[in-house]
Amino acid sequence: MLQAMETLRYQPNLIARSLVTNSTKTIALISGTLKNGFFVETTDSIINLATKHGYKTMVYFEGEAKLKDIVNTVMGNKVDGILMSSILLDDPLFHEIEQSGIPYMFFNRRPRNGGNYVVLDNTRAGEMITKHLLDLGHERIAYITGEPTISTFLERETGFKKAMEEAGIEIDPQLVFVTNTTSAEVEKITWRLMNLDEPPTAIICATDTMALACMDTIMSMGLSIPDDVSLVGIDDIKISSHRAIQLTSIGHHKFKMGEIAAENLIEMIQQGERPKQLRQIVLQPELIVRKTTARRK
Amino acid sequence: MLQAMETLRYQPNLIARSLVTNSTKTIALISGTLKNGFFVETTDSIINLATKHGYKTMVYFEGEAKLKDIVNTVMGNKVDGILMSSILLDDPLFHEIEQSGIPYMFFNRRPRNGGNYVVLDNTRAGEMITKHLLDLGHERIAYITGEPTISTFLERETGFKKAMEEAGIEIDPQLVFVTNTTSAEVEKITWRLMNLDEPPTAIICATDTMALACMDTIMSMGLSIPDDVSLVGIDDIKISSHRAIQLTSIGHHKFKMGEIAAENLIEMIQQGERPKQLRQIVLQPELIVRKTTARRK
DNA sequence: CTGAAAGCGCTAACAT
DNA sequence: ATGTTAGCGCTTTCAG
Repeated sequence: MLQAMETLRYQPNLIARSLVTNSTKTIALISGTLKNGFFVETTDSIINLATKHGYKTMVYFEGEAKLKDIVNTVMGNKVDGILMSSILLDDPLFHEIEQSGIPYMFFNRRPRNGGNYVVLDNTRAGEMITKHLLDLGHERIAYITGEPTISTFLERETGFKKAMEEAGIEIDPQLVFVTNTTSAEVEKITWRLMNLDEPPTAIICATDTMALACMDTIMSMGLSIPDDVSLVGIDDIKISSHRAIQLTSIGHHKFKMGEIAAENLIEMIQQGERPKQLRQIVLQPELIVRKTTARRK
Repeated sequence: MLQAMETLRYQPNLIARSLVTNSTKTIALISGTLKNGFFVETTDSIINLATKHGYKTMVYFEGEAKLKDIVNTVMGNKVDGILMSSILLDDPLFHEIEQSGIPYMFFNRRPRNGGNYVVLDNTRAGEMITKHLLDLGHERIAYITGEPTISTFLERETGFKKAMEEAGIEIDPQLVFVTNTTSAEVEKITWRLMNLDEPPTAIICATDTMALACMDTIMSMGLSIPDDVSLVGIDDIKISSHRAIQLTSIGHHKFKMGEIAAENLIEMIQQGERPKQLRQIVLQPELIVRKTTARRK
């Protein structure tokens, strides 16, 4: 009988099994775009970890479809858990997800109140990276960020403002820009910034990926980093440590955020109970000084 | 009634629907690792295109589980189609996939005979990139590649050998290395290469990602590119064009391989018939000369 | 301990 | 047009 199954190459229909067991062995990953290297790293570690534990991963990237539709599909598909970076500070989706009873973990971004999540201590990251520049004598510091409806951006900027205020330095509103985080927009802003009568002596980009676009533009203009302007990012993605890039950045190091998110989710799934308490994990940032920052001339 | 459904937030159970319709609106993506920037770009475009067409994407990366197990799960899950880069030249999985009757497309890599695929003309790419170096006067050219059981690597190397032979230059076997494509191994090889009594004047890496690791190592050794050694890759991934990298490379440009693969697969799914003919698409490579190659001193 | 039957939540075919 | 029913391929329960 068992041999018969092998010779006939019997494959159980997992759809039918799911219908009765009410478990799909599938987790949904709703992630920011792979154009951002940070999400490349989380996606990679999440899928690998899920696979290792016998879970399939359904992947969605924000942008192509409406998030609400994605979440609905995900729920209709009876996934065992949800891993999601794409949540706003005040997002009606948060309550839908909570009420669904499906185990979930947010990562990188979080809702304003409550929820399970793993994030970087973004306020502290913003503060520390700014202090580094301040310590180097910079005062005219530009700040390029994304929408403040997203916790990551709001908190990093809060840290920036805090450090500036503590140093007693007024922020020039001409030097702070909210963008959609695309390279195209960062390039435009950088160009404008460096063409100012009085350009900044240092630039903070809210993510390493944005800093990379910024660097590209600065170099295209024939300017040099850090001689003409210092540049920093946040996240410390892989490519930032490349010898040809050497971007000063700040990130979490001992553990991978994607793995933490996936491990916690799988734990929640396997315990199977309604959560006794929220899982709110905040990773401490570590400054990595490389070659894109120098003392102000 | 319709309103009732809305107020009660009725979500149809897509699992149950799939069981009866025998269609899951899901495609499986079995991809090479995201550590390779090439697969970042294909994964991104594939998922986005699938989502746009109303398909969900189940993603697996090779390495974490045995490929055979992944393919079995995928089939048990009754996906509507399979997109796969992870196929060897002579791979028993190829026949299993063919016999399953599930529409599929291979991309980047292909089986030796038959199958639906979209690939770069890798032989030509290997040939062209080698000719570029030859034209610059290089003769002592190193070649770092991956396993030749994979079409991409076999064909690129074939192109390299062809160009060398046509130029009447003997390949020094001391200068060609097969690696597992990881940065760690490429670094080790590069170090050995540049410490040779007579180091190469140029290095070809079979992928841009490997070239990036190679560049990193060369720079760490205090050597300069292209003054001490010229360096090229193949794929022309995004980061290669960055002002701080400027890697000379070769790739396809007018279209994205991931999109072509996904579009063709979705077409096959929607036509619903047994394929009248194979889809074998080969993209023509285009050489992009940047700053990592120079005339031999 | 083995085998038959019920039922998961839908769709499609059929009858009203 | 509307409502009823069979059945998709499994797991689980219940009888034998």
